[in-house]
Amino acid sequence: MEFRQLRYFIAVAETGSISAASRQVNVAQPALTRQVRLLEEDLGTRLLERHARGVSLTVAGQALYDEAVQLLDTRTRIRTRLASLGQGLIGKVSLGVTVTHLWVPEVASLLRRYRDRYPQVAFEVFPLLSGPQLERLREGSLDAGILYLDGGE
Amino acid sequence: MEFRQLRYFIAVAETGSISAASRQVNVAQPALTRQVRLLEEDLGTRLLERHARGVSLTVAGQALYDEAVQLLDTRTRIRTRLASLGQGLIGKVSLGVTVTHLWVPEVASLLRRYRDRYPQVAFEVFPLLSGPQLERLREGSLDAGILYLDGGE
DNA sequence: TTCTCTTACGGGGGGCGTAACGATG
DNA sequence: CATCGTTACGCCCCCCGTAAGAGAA
Repeated sequence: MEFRQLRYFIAVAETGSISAASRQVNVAQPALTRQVRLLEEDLGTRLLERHARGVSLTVAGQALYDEAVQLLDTRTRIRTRLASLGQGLIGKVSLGVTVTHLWVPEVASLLRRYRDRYPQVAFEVFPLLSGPQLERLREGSLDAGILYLDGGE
Repeated sequence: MEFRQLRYFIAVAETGSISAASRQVNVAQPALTRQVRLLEEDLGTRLLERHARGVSLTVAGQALYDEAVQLLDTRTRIRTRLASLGQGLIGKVSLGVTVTHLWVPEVASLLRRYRDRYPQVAFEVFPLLSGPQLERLREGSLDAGILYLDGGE
């Protein structure tokens, strides 16, 4: 069972015809015949009833159609979500800030501007001393920190 | 995004290493490097951070991992469901029966035995005269019928 | 005869494996 | 130097398109 086969099968199910489906998905008609057959062999189940005029779905075919539509929808949903995540438009940032810096106006306005620009990014701000921040940055539980650094770090 | 790529990626995510994953899925290690790279290009997102010792997931990678597990689970669920459906172990049967035949003991016991044998098959029994049954059998809204037939049918 | 699905066959893209390379602790 | 990920390259499978075949209205 491959996404491509499901896409073809959905077209066949919705048009009630392998020929019509082949035009819809821009693939030669024998290719669809073959992929549907392979899908049936893979699932061990007849999915279509072939008539002289087009095809109709078996019970199993109807069930697969419903599932396949959901499956492809899920795939596009994942795509869009990952695209946003990858661009940093959504996500989560864990930020350490020393207590003293929390009250610095520049820091507060920086956070505010970031929130305005990327409203889908969740912020977790941890008030922490510089030492613990460094430790958590190293172990990855913080993404960034505003803190005092010794010269050597 | 293909099922195969998701399967590979899940193995990589769970082992934290492309090499280890390649042994787990019985595929040469460069093939996994390539498929993961193709998956990243396809989604337009970095999924892994490569270190000298293995790999770790980016935020997008973690998100994809969760979704991918569900997606593959869904696929196997569909497989098993369709397998049962294809064997007639579950499904629905629409049956027409003439009112007179409903009271024939043989008919009642036939239905009872069928129900016992295939408890997952839902029955819809329609009390119908022979004429309407024939009509609905032809249009497909009935799967079978118990009725009187003229000689020519 | 026409519309449909199926079968046959040859070409091409892509996935995989082997081998060589690069980087890091 | 051992281990891991990447790059290079050739083979082969499989998907596709074209062409021909079969069956039903």
